Amino acid sequence: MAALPSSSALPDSSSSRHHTYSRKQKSLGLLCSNFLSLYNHDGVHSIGLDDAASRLGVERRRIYDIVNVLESVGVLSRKAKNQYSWNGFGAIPKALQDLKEEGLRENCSASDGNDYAKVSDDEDEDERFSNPTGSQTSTAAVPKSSSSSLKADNRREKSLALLTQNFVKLFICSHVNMISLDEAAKLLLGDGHNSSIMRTKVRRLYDIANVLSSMNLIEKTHTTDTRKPAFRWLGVRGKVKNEPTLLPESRKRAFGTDVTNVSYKKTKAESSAYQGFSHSLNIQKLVQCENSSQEDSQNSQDQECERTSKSYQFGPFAPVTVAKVGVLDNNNVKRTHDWESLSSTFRPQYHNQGFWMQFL
DNA sequence: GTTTCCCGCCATCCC
DNA sequence: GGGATGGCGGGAAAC
Repeated sequence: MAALPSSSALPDSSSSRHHTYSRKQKSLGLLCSNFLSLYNHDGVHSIGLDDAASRLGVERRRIYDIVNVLESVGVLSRKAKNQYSWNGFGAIPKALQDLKEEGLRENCSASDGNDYAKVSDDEDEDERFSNPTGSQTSTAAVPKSSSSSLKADNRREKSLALLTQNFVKLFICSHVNMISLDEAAKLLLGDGHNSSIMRTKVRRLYDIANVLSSMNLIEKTHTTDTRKPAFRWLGVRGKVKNEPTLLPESRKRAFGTDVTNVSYKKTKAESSAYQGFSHSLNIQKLVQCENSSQEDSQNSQDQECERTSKSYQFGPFAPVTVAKVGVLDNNNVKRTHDWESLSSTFRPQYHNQGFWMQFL
């Protein structure tokens, strides 16, 4: 879809709608992968949303989703309307470190054990947006007081960016290594939320998980016992040493991309079982990576290296400028991510190995 | 039947 | 006022 504005921008809307339509090819994860491969070059400093949308052949709305998540982990930073600065993967460790510190700080203030998850996402009270209580004001330094600012706060509290950060904090601020989205939603929301709110939150978490998965900061997996789908944190420490509960997910897919997923069966029973653990304890239980704890980000590098470079393949939104697979000019290639070996990790799920191999 | 998550409406923000 | 931003949830593909 050579960056064609309209038509290409709606790859599916009409064209693919018929027979060949496949949601897998339009996943946020795949789109994110393409986005990254498109901009993760040396010469790239700023990114225009319109440009990205047209080059990737998607509507702007999708770009916002990706950009919000990427910004949350430091890869991008907003420069101006429609413009973002490309910080690269090298900015991730620092961003994670900041998040960790912030999360720990927040935790301290709150009784640690239990929901540190609610770190700043106290949106739980959500629904009552009009709620004047500043309690839920996110950590973000947002003014508050005026009704408009309250609205803004509320909006921000529910933003994909903040949710992403809180989701990440769930992992880096604790020993939790693996968690299901249901659990994550519960932790982030707190109890007592109706199913509707929960469902919405989980939907957003899926979006986030897809993007983070495509960056290999997390990976989809599931527990052996319940087989309930869950996400495992890879980002910082990469390989988890002991993962008793994990099933060797051979065909892990970077979520979103495609491969839509794993094939485990999910049964109600299972899910309920998994959900059994609630906040406090669960957290601890889920934990797999215990130890190694603190050090964190720094190590990321090594582990990341371990990750295999997998294949890559553009979906419907193959970046127009990016040459077909394997043809990227070497310089971009060059430092896929300063974020050390994230490069190797980065973007596995597609099928052409060649593409990623060249980065190694 | 359930899970996953794309899609685009539309509220809100911002210039 | 209008374009930019992004929350939200319907609904369909995937499982």
